[in-house]
Amino acid sequence: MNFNNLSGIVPLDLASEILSLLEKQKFPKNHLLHKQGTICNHIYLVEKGIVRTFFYKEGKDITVHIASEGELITAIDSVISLKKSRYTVELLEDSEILAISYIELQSLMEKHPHYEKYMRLILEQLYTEGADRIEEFLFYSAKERYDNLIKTRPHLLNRVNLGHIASYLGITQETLSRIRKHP
Amino acid sequence: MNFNNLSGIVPLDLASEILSLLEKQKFPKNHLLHKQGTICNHIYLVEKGIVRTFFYKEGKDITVHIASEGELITAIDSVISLKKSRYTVELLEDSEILAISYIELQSLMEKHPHYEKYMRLILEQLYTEGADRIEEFLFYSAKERYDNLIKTRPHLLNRVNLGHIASYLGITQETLSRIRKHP
DNA sequence: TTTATTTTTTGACAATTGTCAAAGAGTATT
DNA sequence: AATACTCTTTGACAATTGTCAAAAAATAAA
Repeated sequence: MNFNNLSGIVPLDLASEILSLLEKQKFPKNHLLHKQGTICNHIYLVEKGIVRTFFYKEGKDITVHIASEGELITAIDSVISLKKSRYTVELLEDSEILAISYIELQSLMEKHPHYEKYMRLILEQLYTEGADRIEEFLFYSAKERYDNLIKTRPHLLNRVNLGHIASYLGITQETLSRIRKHP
Repeated sequence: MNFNNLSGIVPLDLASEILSLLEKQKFPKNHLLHKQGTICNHIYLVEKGIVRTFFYKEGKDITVHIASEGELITAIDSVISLKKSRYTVELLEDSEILAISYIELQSLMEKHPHYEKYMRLILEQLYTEGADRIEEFLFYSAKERYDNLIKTRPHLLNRVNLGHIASYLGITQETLSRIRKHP
């Protein structure tokens, strides 16, 4: 979901109240916001730049999620369960990031229950997006998934290595290269 | 997520307050709780039986989700967006179903904001489950996905046609048959 | 039980995708 | 510009998965 549309969900006065709690941080390309094997309790909002989540499997890394301007990213396997994460969160460009401790966010919701609703609306959106991605794997071939990505998130192509895009689509870099050759 | 564990999330007094709003309905096998092309604003909690969501693609039907006792199911592409759904929701056994209008649930949360928190917790769980399923497609082969299903939801095997399980795993029935032959 | 219907398996073959090694192209560094 | 380094493409081949048709097995209906 895109938080440039946050105003479409959270009333601006509330949104700014949350945002004022956060401090914007800048990090260089390749910086790791979170490392695998540790517990992650932060959610990151990308203000500028691109961030990916990845996972090592048999030496190779597989990109699980990619977030650009206005989007959220975190080690989802840890932030809710508070278990050690298998994911690493890495910057693909010099980026400006807003970090939110989910624990603090939960306290905030405890104090001001009217925030709960907006968190619910955000989770509804995220859940819907997840369902769409599952659908992609069920219904579409590698080529169709790539074509869909071009349509829905064309800006990623110029900014993210094809190897990362390939694993994000569930295919190898070589296969993606061949898909791109035969349009 | 399993609503037999609902008590682990929603305090029992609140949960029963919600549940008392609902009336349990029984339907025979093959009954459709929801038909594609219409708007779905209900969420179904399976008390007894098995329910699947499926989608037609080029004549074949692809199972998107399967819910058994204690689990939730709905046409997720419609219930939040209120767009016409591409999914049909079908009973695979004679079942007992609790139906909740999501619109009514939203009014309930409007009136009693303390419900918001529990809805958020439910959505957190559902979102995490969705993320796990995406991971399955990124990291695991068809055989590994099948082995995982046997481990995590063994009861589905005796109760759901292998054709439905195959499409749920993103493969054809023939491939699943061969996978099962070579353990 | 017998017949009909549905579900599952199997075979032969095709299409897709993966693997490994190497070449080519693009960027950054000296 | 020359070198090193990273990213992308290509080729040859293997493995996985899909397609279509038919048989076998299981289940439901008469």
